[in-house]
Amino acid sequence: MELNQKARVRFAPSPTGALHIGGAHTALFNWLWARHTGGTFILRIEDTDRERSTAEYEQTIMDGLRWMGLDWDEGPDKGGPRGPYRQTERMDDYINIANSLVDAGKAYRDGDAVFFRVPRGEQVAFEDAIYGAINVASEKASVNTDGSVKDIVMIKSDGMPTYNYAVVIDDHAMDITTVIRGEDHIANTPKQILIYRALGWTPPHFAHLPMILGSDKKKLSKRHGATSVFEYNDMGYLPESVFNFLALLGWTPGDDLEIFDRELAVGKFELSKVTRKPAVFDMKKLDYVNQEHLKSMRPDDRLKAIEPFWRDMKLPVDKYPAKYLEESLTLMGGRGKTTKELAEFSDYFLDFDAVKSRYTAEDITPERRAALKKFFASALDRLQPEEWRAPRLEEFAREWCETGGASLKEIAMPMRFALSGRKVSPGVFEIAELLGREECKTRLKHFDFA
RNA sequence: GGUCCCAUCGUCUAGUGGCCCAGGACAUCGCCCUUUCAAGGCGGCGGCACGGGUUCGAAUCCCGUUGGGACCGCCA
Repeated sequence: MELNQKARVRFAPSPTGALHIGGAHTALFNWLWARHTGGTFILRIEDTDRERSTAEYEQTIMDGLRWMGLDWDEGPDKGGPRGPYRQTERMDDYINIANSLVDAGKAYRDGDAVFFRVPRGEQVAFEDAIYGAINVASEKASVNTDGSVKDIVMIKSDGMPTYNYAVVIDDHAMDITTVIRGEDHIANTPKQILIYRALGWTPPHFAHLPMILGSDKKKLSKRHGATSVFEYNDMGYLPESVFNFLALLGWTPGDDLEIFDRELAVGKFELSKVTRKPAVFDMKKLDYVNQEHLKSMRPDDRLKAIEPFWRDMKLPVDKYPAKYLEESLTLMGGRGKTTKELAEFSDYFLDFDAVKSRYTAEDITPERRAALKKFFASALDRLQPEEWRAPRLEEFAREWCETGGASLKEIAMPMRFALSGRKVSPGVFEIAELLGREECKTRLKHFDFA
């Protein structure tokens, strides 16, 4: 199979809902194949379901694709040489071609509908780029529940074309070289091939992708929680993580490589290396992939990703220089699996009120407090702003503990709580340095530690 | 019920007849590091669904069984 030339592929959602995970997966693989072959990625809107299709959903789907970083070359919004890219705008073709099939005796009218006469005794065979050879007898291509042959509806009573018919007209009109779609369409393929044959057209190549399952091994659906890609954004997953994770469902770039960017995926992608087994969507792995991307991001990009969450939390982002904010996030290291968590875990760098609201120092006994006051008063007295550096602070604390027979922990933990209000944080001395001597003094005094 | 498809650790996968008494990653467990928690390092647990063939040799090829999935709408 000559799958190595420039591909013309398409993602063809129906605008009846937001871009969900399954659709994003299909779009992603189409995009990868187009970019890998230096071909064309087309967006086509299948809006023949008048009842459920809306312009809003069409917009949402486009936004979802953009969020994922999947740009298309031809589509309803930007046009292209093989348009229109919205099915409701190709009505003449559907009607004319259906009429020609009726004239040729290959289809017939029944009321306002047009049916395609399913031929008997033919063999429908195609070579799926992923599943391999698939063979079906023509009379089995379209059947009723009882197994009897059922002619294929081409034009519905409302005058609109059906999916199985329109998709053939469109893919041919758009000169699609390879149809890449979910495995649930394998059973539709023979019907479509029968129509290609009746029209005397050569069918494109087909490549069916394994389904994405929920943890219960059932096709992913609303029951499994978040379905729209935007919900993942809201939960704190980076688009590059969702891209990376979804690419891993049914494919690997090889060499045990699991964390990668779009560019690498484009370079290594091969349709022939896609798996056939349905894949379970594992949030834990998504968490891991997200964390890795979060760790390897450039500080300024990381800040851009976190900022919206800080703003949602009503934190005074604008009070601080970008450099300070970037450093606070760098200090967070590998803490937090999502941007949302990272934003929450780092709130004390922007707002002392957050600290006060969750820590009261009630756990400190009078004796401990007296000891802490001695230490911090001494530290504040001896270390001036320019000396307020993590190594110096730590050295100072260690010496104090050594001479006083205390453990570093006895100072570090209360200090951690006073500065961050959390028992989990980066190193306290690093936090102290970034916060600065004055801010530390304010916080320590508030808890009567200095 | 019919048609089609699938089958390697709990999960994602590597593996296309010998390099595999099966490799990696996530999860999980333990140890180390350590001012906390992450991160990081090291190690443990854990799988070729089953039965027949073919072959000198099978996770890899064939057949059957079992299990799972998709589809069978004038939805797409």
